[in-house]
Amino acid sequence: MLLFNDYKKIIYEKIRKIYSINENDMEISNNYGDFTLKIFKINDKPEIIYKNIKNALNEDFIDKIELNNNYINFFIKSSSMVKTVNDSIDTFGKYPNTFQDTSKALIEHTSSNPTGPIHVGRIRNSIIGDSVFRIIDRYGYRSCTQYFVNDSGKQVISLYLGHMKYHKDEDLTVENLLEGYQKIYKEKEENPEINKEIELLGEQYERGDDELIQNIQKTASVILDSIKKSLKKLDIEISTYVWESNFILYGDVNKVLNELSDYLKEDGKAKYIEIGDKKIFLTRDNGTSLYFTRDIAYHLFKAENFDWIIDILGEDHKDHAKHLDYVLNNYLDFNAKVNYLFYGFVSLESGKMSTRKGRIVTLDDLYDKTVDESIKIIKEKRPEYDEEKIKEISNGIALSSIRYNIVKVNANKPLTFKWSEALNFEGDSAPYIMYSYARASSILNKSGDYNEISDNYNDHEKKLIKAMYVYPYYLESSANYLRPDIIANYLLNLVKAFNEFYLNCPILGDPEMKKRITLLKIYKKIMEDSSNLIGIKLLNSI
RNA sequence: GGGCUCAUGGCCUAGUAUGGAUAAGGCACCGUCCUUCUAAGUCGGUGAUCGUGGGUCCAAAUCCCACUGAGCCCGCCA
Repeated sequence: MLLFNDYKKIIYEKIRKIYSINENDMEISNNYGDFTLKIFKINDKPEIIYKNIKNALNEDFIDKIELNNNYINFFIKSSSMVKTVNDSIDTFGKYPNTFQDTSKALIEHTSSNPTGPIHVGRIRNSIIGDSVFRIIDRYGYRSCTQYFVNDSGKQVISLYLGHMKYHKDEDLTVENLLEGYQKIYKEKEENPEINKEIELLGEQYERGDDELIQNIQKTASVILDSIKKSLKKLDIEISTYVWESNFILYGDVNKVLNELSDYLKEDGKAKYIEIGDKKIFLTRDNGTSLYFTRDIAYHLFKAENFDWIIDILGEDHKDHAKHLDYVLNNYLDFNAKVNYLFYGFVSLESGKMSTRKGRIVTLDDLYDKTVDESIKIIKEKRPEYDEEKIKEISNGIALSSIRYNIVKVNANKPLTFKWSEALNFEGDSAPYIMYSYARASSILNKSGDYNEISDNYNDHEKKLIKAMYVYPYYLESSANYLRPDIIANYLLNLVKAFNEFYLNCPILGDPEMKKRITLLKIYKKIMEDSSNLIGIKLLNSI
């Protein structure tokens, strides 16, 4: 829960005492004052409503109230808004302050099969997931992230078998493993016997063959470590890793099967559950478990320790999640709140991404190219910077750009990855945001420290002040709707307001310097806070 | 075939949850501003019957129906 001086709420509560309105009738306004109330539905003449509302509100933070057709617009004193933000930062070190929620949230993201490098399609999962985590955490939940490592399906067994067949006596390297993995899928097409082998290994695995389990985990770990390394480049570190096989070995999967036994039907020896007109299989003919069953066990496990579970999933998992949710809530003792956040697929300009056809852009590729492009531009624009500084800035720009370009688009929209856009550092981009922060820092470096709030701000200052004051509303809706893109959008508008201020309001040596320095300090603080939510790395100079 | 999702200037995106005041940004294109704090910036201009057709409503990009196009799912894979 957010704690701040919420003028919108104060006004709303007062009006509600005289008119029946709901929260949606009042919103933040962009062109007509600070907050606006729609009065279409109020059964009274606008002039009368206006008069009554004006009389009911004699708050000293209100600058003026205007009637405009079927809207009443409220103007808040800029000095009150600055004071609200400034006091909060002075007292709590942040704006808004939060009330720590006692419930615990778990965000599961990425969880991609450890059978290959992470590519720009998968990265949408990690970037959205990590941002949601940061937002929920900032909002006041005790949060952590988790990666569900698949070490018990056919894919990982194939990875292991590929290595045993083709690179047995060689080092366990990512390259060797990938080569073996691709080879085995190719051979499968000509030689169906391979599937038998995989099936047998699967049975052996589920019986709890220690040596086999350790070997498979060892191969999976090699790939997993490389995934971790790639994610770290984007400042993404996942709190905990949970191995799928644990749910088989420690009996959780069997427990699930027992608890569901009343609802299970059999097809040969395989067991399934009917949901609607669909048969959802939980075990195979040979008795081994399926992903669906293990995921049920996993969710029961999550619910033991967390009150709020958030799964970040590709849209191809929609049906899986629907069925999972149905079983959890109808057939099992399950009390946690679960949100499934789906994201649309990322395609390339050349078409669908495909690992087998080699048509992917890996995160490492993307990162390296973005760093290179950035270095090129820095050398051109800032010839005075030394190598170390160039390195710091280009890494910051690469990580911020990649994250920003992905996170700014609403998750449920499909996304086409384009190099021209990924490497564009102008306009609606991460460097645009970083640049404005660097400008603010640069001035502060050259100035003294002042804390002055005025009763008189010009339009440019007012616009910036409002953009800063309004931060909690966006933080709140991004948390409520699990939408990091709302923060990306907010940030862009905040920066626009700052750029306008920067260009029109001289600071150093100006008679109005002190109050403007104060705005600058607040701006930096809110920038740091909000940028961090979506992983943009701000630097004092770029 | 059934189900889910998406469709907004040449291109990309916001706005759709909660219907309401001139549909907002960016890229590209044309023009403006560096003897003031970082021009990766600023300001102005060109460009949209919000996929199509119906419906509901005082009011529809937003809600409902149908259609078209794209993506995803419909496995004893994950």
